[in-house]
Amino acid sequence: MLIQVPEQGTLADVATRRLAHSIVTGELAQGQKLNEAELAERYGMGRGPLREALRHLEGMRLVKRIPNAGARVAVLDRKTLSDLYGVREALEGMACRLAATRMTDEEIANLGKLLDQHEQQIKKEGGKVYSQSEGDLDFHYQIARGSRNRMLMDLLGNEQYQLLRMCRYRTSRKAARTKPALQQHRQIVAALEQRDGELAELLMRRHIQGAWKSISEMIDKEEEAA
Amino acid sequence: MLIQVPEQGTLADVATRRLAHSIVTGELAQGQKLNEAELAERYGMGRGPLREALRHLEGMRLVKRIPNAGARVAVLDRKTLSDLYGVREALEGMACRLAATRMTDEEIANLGKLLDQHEQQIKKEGGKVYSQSEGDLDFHYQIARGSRNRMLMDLLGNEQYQLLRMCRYRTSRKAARTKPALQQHRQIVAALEQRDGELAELLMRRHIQGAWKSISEMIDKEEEAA
DNA sequence: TTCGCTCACTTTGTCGACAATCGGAGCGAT
DNA sequence: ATCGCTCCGATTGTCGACAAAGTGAGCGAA
Repeated sequence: MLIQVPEQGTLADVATRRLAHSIVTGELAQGQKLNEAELAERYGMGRGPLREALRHLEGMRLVKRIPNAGARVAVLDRKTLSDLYGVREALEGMACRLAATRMTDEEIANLGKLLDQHEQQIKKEGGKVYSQSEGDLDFHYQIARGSRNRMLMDLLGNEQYQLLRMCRYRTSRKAARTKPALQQHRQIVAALEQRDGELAELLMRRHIQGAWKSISEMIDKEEEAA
Repeated sequence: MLIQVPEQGTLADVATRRLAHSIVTGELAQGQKLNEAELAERYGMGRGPLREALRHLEGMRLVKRIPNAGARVAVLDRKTLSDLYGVREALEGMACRLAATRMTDEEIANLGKLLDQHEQQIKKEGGKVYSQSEGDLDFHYQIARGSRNRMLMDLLGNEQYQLLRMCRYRTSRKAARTKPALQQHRQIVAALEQRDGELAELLMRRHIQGAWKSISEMIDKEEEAA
């Protein structure tokens, strides 16, 4: 169930996707320097498209650029992640509130089915947290879509989404917070079904706070070990 | 009191700033096609840096790119602006809540002084709404900084800020909503002084809702006229 | 030995030219 | 007359080479 990169569009777009994937999966380590010539060679393209891709990734906050000194992979330190989860709480809370009044009955029903699939996966393979993360993000993305606010969708879907996946890859090895998360997702869907926007927002905010708490503790342990 | 563009950094950065300025001020009309060769000529640079600038501006949502069909200036239609103000309400509300507990006394005092200056300007030159807008945005930006959340600052400062200025240039000709806005700003500062985050958030959200209502009505009138 | 300077190499920034693609004008057929 | 096809101009996408800036090693002097 690997994500099929369509390999379509301009070379700059291809490079953007491939680089984003490499960064998110940790293939390129945090803070690592990105050599333009080397990457262009590896992807079989000139430096022009690659530079455009780096600009794009800079906008996504996946890389940090310093004039005349090249680009480096972004580092997700504790503060950055804390900020990210704070903003996410506000934005996803808002998305949830809007989705409660704007999603169609069918969309909400599909959300429930998504969670069913999700539950099946958990039962079948308790350890495979990876696909859970993807499914989880799908859930959140569907709600963002339900908000009918394009800016919100872009923000949550294209930008924060990648940072979040990057974070997940770093932390998801240990944290199997799947069961309480699934439970919370169910509650959120229930609130959506009742068209209770305030409750849905509240639940989503708690859900994200819980996720942050879990990740925060994990970072503490990692720092202790180091 | 024009913003001094430092003309520093790479040519791509220069192009980004100049293009952003031209778009925000309406020098480049909404939806207008951006010809790479022509712009490169005008700015005295090659197409490479210019293309990088366009990528950057695409990330800022100031231009929309279509593969093999070039870039066009973004169009701020009613729905887009509505979405923007919705997101702004959530983000600036959050910034205000955080700022209430995180800003120093000195920063809050400076905010008050900023409003004093602002008031002076209104009394002196009732019509000069332009500088008001800049001052207003400064006010909001200072609060974003006070949140101590870098992601929030970037979001509000670098991205939405530009879209907002673009909107202001289109609408600020008529709408002199300076007096109630100033009053609301004062209330917000008062809440910050009392370190009342909840109240500060509430007031900021109302303030932005009010701004949207005002702008929304203006759009209605424009559409009626057309 | 250590500090500072110089010089060469690496890497980024920029440009001009070539290839690929798109949009539109003009022509012909139904 | 209208629709569709073809070809041409214009514009975007891409590449390779050159210029400029930064980086680090090596040498020399205190």
